Amino acid sequence: MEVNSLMWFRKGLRIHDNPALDYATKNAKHLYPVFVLDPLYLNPDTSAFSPGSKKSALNRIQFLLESLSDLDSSLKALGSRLLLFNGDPVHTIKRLLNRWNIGRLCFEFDTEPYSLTRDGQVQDFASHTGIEVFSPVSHTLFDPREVIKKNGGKPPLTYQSFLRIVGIPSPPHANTISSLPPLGNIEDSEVSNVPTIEELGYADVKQEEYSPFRGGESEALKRLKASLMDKDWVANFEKPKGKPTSFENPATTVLSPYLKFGCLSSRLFYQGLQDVFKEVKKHTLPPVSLVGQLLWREFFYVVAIGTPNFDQMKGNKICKQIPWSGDDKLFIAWREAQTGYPWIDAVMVQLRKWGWMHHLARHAVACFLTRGDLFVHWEKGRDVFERLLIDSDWAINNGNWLWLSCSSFFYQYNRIYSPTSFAKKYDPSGIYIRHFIPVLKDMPEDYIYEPWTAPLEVQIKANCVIGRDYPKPVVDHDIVSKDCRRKMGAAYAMNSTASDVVTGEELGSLGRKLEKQPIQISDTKKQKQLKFTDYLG
DNA sequence: ATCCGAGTTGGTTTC
DNA sequence: GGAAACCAACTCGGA
Repeated sequence: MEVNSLMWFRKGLRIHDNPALDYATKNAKHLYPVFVLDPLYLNPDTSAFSPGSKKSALNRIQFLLESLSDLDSSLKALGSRLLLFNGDPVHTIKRLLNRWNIGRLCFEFDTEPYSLTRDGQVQDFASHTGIEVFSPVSHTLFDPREVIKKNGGKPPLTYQSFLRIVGIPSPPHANTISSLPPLGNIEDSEVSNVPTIEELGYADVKQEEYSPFRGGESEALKRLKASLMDKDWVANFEKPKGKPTSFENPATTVLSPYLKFGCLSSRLFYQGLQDVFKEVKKHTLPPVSLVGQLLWREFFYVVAIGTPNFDQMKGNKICKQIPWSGDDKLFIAWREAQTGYPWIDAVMVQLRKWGWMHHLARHAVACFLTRGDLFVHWEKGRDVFERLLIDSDWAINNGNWLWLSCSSFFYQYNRIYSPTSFAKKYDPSGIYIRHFIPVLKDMPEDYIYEPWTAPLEVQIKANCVIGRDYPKPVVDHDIVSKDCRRKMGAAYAMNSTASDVVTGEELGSLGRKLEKQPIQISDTKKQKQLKFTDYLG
């Protein structure tokens, strides 16, 4: 029996290890490979804080367009092409299913709330019309729903318990496609080519520096190959040992944006790592190894799909209720790389220019914004990352913000990254800072991490007067970090004594009280017995 | 219900 | 320069 198949690409922008595509080609009379260009994701939004659309800054849009071009080329090499349509995805797919008399619809299963809603609508429509729907799990190593089932209906909340539950992932599909079924009749007038950034309406946007990372499956496979080539490096990889200040040769694989869009199959990556491990005497293990990194990704996917309101504080059962302050000035200083702490600001500049920075650099700025210094709500930082990162991924981004803000998973709020000394140990002369904040390039080494401490004549000689050419620190780390510890202690105490859930009113009340003068806690050993009211002075 | 012990990556000082 | 010891000290999932 022969059918007309529609392969709906969203993530999974690849040919290799693509079970949805494989199935779409089986006994297909015609195959229509489709991607819908969603205006929400692509069209300019001038009210956003950075150039780009409502959903994404320009770097990730560019990455997506490159990925689409590459996919189109690969499909053409197999005798087909990518058919692009502008419009609302649900509406567009429904229309195409009718128009082309589609009997089989294939798309990769996607766990994000936005996607689940979108795909549910399409799926309902297809079922009612008698269209076969095939929606395999191929974005992740495991089916998150299966992991939750194995764990008794709840997601495991620690990495170790997660590891104990999951087994070995299934191997990637063998690459067997040598040619694709032909397209049917299409009305060319409506099909668009991959647009350029300019065609999308960004012609007048001036961006000084674009991300150095190019999108697409070809680039992903090249990068994977290059990473796996250095077997010694792969075998000895330990995430915490990498230098967050390395930018010309990043300390990690930078495969995350390719995994995010599915230009690279996580299963292929996993297999590649196993192959290297077989050839070496010993290798590092999760959580710090490269396999461990892939499993962190899985962990967050499982918890995210199994936790209602995962992406917010309110109504999120695994999230500590904390009275974050509403100081927008401090938040904007952080977002705009104007905190006056060169290391923090340099990371924020790299985020904006490259859409990527090292994991530990992300830690440093996330800690600084939330529990470490500014006490700003993690959701605000999450939104900035979500927009600017080329690898931003709903489950992983939210998971890490929960982590870093000590709202979930990690609770040692006394461990605060220093905005001055943390990066110094990796990059004492401040090469990273000088690159991303050129105004500081001539600041002497002794002052590069704390330029406000430089004597005025030194500042003048370096062509960088603090307060004029580069901001003074917006806060005093020594003072605010102590205050943050106190506030976190109070918030934790409230969370543990609250009978069921902390109400918004209780939280607001605590927040107002915490803004008052700090109390002295002289005998720290007594802290355990204290109730949150004891912190209020 | 209670308790154990593990937890991806802090800072500072010392050797 | 890197490792180890110390500081001050925690939480809570899972058994």
